[in-house]
Amino acid sequence: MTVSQIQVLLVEDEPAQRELLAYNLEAEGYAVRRAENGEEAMMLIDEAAPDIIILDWMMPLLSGIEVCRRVKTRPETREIPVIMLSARSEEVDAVRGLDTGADDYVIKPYNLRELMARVRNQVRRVRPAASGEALTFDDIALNAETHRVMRGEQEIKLGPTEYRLLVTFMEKPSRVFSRDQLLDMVWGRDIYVDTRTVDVHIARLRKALTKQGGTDPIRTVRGTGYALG
Amino acid sequence: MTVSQIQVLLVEDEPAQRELLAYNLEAEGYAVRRAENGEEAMMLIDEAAPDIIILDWMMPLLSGIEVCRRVKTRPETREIPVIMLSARSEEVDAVRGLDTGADDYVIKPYNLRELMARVRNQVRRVRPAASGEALTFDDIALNAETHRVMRGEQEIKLGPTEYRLLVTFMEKPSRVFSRDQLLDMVWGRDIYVDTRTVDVHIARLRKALTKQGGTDPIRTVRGTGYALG
DNA sequence: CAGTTATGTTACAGTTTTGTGACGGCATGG
DNA sequence: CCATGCCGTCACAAAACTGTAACATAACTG
Repeated sequence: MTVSQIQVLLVEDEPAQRELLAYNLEAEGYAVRRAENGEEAMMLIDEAAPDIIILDWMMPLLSGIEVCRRVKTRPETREIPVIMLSARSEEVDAVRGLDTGADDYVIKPYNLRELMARVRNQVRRVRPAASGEALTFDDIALNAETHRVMRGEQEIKLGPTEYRLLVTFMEKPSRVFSRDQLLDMVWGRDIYVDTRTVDVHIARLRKALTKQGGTDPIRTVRGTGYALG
Repeated sequence: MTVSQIQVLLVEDEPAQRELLAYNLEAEGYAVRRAENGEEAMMLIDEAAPDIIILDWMMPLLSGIEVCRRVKTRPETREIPVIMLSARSEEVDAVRGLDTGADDYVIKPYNLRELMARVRNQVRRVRPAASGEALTFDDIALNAETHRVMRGEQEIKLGPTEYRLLVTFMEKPSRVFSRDQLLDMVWGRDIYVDTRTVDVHIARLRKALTKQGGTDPIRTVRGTGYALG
C-alpha cells in the first residue's frame, strides 16, 4: 500500500519450480511476471523493467548467466537486482567466477523463507520505501536497513541470531511461534539444533532488551512457544 | 495434539505430484502425512484421524472413491473433509455421480493456489480456530494465532490444557461433549487418564473464565458431559 | 425424605516445561 | 598467534502445570 506494487521477473524453465515460487512471491504481495527461458526474459525486460529478477542459471535458449550479464551491462537495467538460483554450491562458485554481477546467489533446493528474505533484502536496496523499513513495537524500533535496534532513546546491541529472532517476532507481533517454527525461520530449515537452544537465545534477547530497564516484551506460551507482546 | 497443528492426509500414488503438494502444504503450516494408496490411507486414518484428506481418485489397491466412501460411512470419520483430485472434468461428474460424499473436487492439472484456497475453506469448516480466525462466543474471544483469550477487555490467563479445552468448545459452541470425547480431543487418543480429570479441568477453566466477573458459560449436562453455552 | 449417584472443589505431590549461568568450540579480526 | 565475541549444549534451579484422591455439594430416585 506504499507506492505501486513491486514487479518481480521470475525466469525458470521448470514449471513446477516456477509456479511454486510464483505462488509464494504473490502471497508476499509481489506482482510476478514469468519467463520460461532467457530469450523470453529479455523481451519482458525490454517491455517494462522489473524491480527485481530471479533467475535460474541453467536454461534453454539463453542461459541465466548470459541474461544476467546483459542486464548488468546495459546502463538502463544495471541497477536491477538479480538473484541467481543454481543447483549446487560448486556451481555458485563457478557462476561467481564468471563475474556476471548477480547480486545474490541461492542454492537449490533453497529454503523458501530464506529466499524470500533475500528477495526482500534486494528489494529494500532499490525500493526502500516499498518494503516497510522500520518495524516498531511498543517502544522498540528496529531499522532493517541499518540493523539497528532502539528501545526508547537507548540503542540495543544484539548478536546476529538475537537480531533475526527479534525481526521474526516484530514482523508478526503477538503471533505465537513454536520453537520449531523459530528454528526454521531464524536458523534455517535444515539446520539441526536442539530446540532448547531457542530458549537460550530468547533469554539472551530478553536480557538485552531489558538491560536498560523496561518490561520484558516477550511472552512465553507454555507448551507452545514464544510471542512478542 | 488435535488442537494445535492441522493434520493433512495426502493420498496420491504419483511421487512427484505427492511431494510437490506436500511441500506446499507444509509451507502453509500443515502437518502432512503421506499415503501412496488407499489401503495405506485407511491404516493411517485408523491410527489417528487427520483433520482433512486430500485424495487422488485413481490409485492402485484401493481407489480414492472407495476410501472416500468408507470415510464418509463410518461415524467417527464422517466429519473429516475430503477433497478429491481427478484428472478431468468428465471424471468429476462421474465421481460426483457415485455419491461418495466428497466435500470438494479439484481437476488436475490444478492451480496450486486454488487448491490451497479450497483446503483452507474445508479446514475452516471443521477447525475454525486453527485457521487463524478469532473465535467468539458471547463476550469471550479466542485468537488462535496469538493464543490469547479475552473476556470483554480483560485477558484470561489459561494453562495449556484449559486453553485446548476452551478451543474445543468454541469450535463447536453449544455442542455437548462427553468426557471421553474431550479426553480424545484435548488429551489425545491414547492417553489414559481418569475421566474425572476432565471435571477438574472444567472447574479450572470455569474459575479462570469467571475470575473477573461474568457468568459461567459452561453448561453441565448431567449424565453426559459439558457444553459451551 | 433418605439413599444414591453425579458433579464441584480443594489440596498436594509428582512431573514437565522453562529460565539461566557456565563452558568449550569456533570463527573473526586484529 | 591471541583476543574477542558468538554459538550450541549441558546441568541445575525455578516455575508452572497435571492427575488423583478425598471430601463437599447438588441432583435425581423412589
